[in-house]
Amino acid sequence: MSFKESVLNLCKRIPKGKVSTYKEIAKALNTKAYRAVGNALKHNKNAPIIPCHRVISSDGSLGGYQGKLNSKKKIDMLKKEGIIVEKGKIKKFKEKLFNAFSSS
DNA sequence: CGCTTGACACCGT
DNA sequence: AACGGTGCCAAGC
Repeated sequence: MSFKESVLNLCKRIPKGKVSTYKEIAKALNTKAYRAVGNALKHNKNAPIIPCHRVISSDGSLGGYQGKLNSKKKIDMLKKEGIIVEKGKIKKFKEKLFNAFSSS
């Protein structure tokens, strides 16, 4: 289980309609390597089974993930889940911020 | 004063 | 070793 495995595993627990930040995930893992979290998602080999698109920057922006895939489609999907994305920024993102610590 | 943008440093792969 | 990516800080307007 590499560090990224933990990250992927954690972001995988993010419930629908909720989002999390790299920093939150890093904290959940008791690590300060939130930078590596972004890298882990980038390496995300479980992309199809991991909603890494729900993981955003602490300021509510989608981050670098949105520039890699058909972001527009994913953003639309997030909106369907209840996450409003305005020009790449999540509206009320804090209300949807999933507490990674709430995981069991 | 409030907000925004840019740069830097750090971590893991 | 380098790259990619994030978060915080500072400065400027």
